[in-house]
Amino acid sequence: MASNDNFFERVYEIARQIPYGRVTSYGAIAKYLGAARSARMVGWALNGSSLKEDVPAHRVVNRKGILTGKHHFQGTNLMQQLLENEGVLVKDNQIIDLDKYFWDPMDELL
DNA sequence: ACTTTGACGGGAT
DNA sequence: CATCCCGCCAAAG
Repeated sequence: MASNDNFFERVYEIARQIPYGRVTSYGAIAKYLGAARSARMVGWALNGSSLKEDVPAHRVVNRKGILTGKHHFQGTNLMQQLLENEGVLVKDNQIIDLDKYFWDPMDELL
């Protein structure tokens, strides 16, 4: 409890709420957390998400829809595989039609 | 306590 | 959209 990482856990909490077949950006999560300028921190927090099964970090990409953190996954293209498995088309480490799959916590989660 | 880093974002070129 | 630069901020060394 006391040692619970408030910042990290917040990111995990949001990430867990990402619906299947949807993706969001670090900035969107950061903004929802009230730290819009700390989008990097979201990524960093997700860095520890590898230990959290309930945190689909593969659904979190940068604003361009590029799988920037794919290198942090076990496989070379595991992130892409997971996304494609959910119906998200990925081309050259970039999500196609990002706006179509984009899930904004500010709009959807409220 | 200081410096560097980093899964970003936005603006400028 | 490619590249460069800046800002912003917390964690790690």
